[in-house]
Amino acid sequence: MKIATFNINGIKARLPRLKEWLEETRPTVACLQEIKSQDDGFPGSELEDLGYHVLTHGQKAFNGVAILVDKNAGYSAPVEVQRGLGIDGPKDGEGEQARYLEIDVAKEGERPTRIVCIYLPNGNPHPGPKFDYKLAWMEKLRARMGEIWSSEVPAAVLGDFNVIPHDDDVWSPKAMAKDALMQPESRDAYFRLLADGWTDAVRTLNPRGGVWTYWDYQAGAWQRDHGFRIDHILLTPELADRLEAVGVDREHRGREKASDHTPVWARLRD
DNA sequence: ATGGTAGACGCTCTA
Repeated sequence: MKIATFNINGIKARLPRLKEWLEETRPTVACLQEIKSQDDGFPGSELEDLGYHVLTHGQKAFNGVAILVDKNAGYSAPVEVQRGLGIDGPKDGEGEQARYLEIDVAKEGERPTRIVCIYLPNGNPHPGPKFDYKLAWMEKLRARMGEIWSSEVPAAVLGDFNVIPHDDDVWSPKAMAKDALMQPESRDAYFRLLADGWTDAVRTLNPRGGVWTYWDYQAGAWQRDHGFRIDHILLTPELADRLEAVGVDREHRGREKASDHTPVWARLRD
């Protein structure tokens, strides 16, 4: 089973790139973030035609997550477990933002795997209400991940965490020092998840860092390789034991009309 | 201190 996460930065602008990535790399499960679309505006049928079950949790203009599951690999339609974490956005009265989708996937008659797709708040500028929202969201996430852990279902949490865990996960810690993505409070909240027992799949197989998953559109960041790692895959022990390989589809960042993130994937022994 | 780019939307916000 190959699980993947990809912040596509807008489905309307990215559909051709997304389709070619699915066809070329064929993930079993793909967690998408920043679809920037409402559910009824999402081109689900185009992805169904590629052989994927499609489940979306969208909103107008911003945020939004979706999960794709490969029908051709024999998987049944995903069963939704939870949509949203139950936390309002930082502005008064705006309600909850679309950042969390949790499902079970399984082949017919087999034991399910829990898949959680997240788009964690960016948190800039720091300090401020958006940063406070980020930390509150991470606390809610930790509580929910604790419940999943306790239920002992094999689980993976994938997505754009908007956290640079270590100084070797960024091209220049100095240049990014004031950014919400690498504040000590952001990192500590992330490390608490690992202390709870979750395995950072990419880090485990690349312990010395130097792996980027995001390059800003601005200031020639891609051309200068000024990137960092914020898209993560966290695994419960059973899935961590089955971890075979991880990868970043870096080449896709250099294509025409690319997202500013690259896909990240992990292959688990069946 | 600023600007650099991209996406969705609608005369601006988010990243």
